[in-house]
Amino acid sequence: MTSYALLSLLVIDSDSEDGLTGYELKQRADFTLRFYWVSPAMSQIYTELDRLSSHAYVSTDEEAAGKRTTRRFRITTAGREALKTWLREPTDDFPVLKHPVALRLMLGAMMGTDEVRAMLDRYEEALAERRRELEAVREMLGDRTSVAYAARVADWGLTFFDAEATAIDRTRDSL
Amino acid sequence: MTSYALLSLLVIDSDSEDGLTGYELKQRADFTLRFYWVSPAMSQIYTELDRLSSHAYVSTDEEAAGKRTTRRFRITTAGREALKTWLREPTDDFPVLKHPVALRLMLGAMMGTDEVRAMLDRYEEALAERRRELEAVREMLGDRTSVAYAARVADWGLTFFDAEATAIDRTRDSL
DNA sequence: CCTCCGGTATTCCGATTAGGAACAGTACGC
DNA sequence: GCGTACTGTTCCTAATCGGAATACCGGAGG
Repeated sequence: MTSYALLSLLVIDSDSEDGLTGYELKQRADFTLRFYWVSPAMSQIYTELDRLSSHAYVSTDEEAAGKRTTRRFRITTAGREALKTWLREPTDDFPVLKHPVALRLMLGAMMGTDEVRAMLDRYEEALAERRRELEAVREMLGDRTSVAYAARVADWGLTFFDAEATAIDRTRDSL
Repeated sequence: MTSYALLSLLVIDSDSEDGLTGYELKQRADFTLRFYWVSPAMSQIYTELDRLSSHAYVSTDEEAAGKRTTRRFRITTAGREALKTWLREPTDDFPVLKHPVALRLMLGAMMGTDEVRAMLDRYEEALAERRRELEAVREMLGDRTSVAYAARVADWGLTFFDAEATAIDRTRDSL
């Protein structure tokens, strides 16, 4: 699935000329993908790029700059087609949530109320920070129709963050 | 981290006499853990149990029933201590969300409005189904103080599901 | 001009996690 | 007895994580 996530980053970038390096791809992933998926490890990005390349879903431009040759990747027509097919096939994939705070909250009885409260406070802060980051992304997108779907995804993420804040409050009230 | 998730299942069960088999552990995980973490693969459960056993965090009872010997695992005092230490150490772990619907929504422009709508409808249904399942768990827990924290986690999950439903509606309205 | 340092770009490694298939015994209805 | 669903464990392969290692580039400052 991660390969499709990377393909989607490449397709979103595809109006630019040069394509992206693996490193840049990682940066894009850190910037947006992490909010609704995960930012893959460097190692995985390059692995996937090799795989995509072997399927001819991406093309590679070797660029010799001095002693170093860097590769820039661009999505191909075949890649675009593959992505479309993938989008079309109905899926029953359900979101996966790994929630360390919930995991620990489950054992709240082993912690004591104060520690639970402290944990919630810390999470609340981290959450607010993330929310600000996502909000910054959202504002960058504005209301341009070209990025309307990205904006919808960002809004979705904000809804999620707000729900988390609500859940924190409710939990705190119930202690 | 998964080993702590399993330990937590064992500690929750620890008022019962016999301990759990790997198989039963998998069932418990499928029943509740999956709502806020993931239900680990069978293979991983047994791997973790071996590891926990090597740390003496769990004890093993071999039980010969006919031709077959099954192992029942119980958390030890050392395991309980390890779990407490883990709970105490403040963590900056943030929830990880892998959201296939958001991933696809990002490429809504490649799908067309009808297909996006169809995707949202399917997700809405799947979501309602999960919500019912979690609600059943929540009702089982009731308001017994012994499971108050589990109930809080279940409530947290319900909040999340409701937020997802909200996000679906908002997205649909924006199309 | 040289050097240090932060950023760019890629590769490599080991560990963890995912996802099932395979295998084998058990319980129970018919 | 016989099929069949369930219980219990192991095995295998692939995907993913997480970061260290390597190396090159560019600019700031002495």
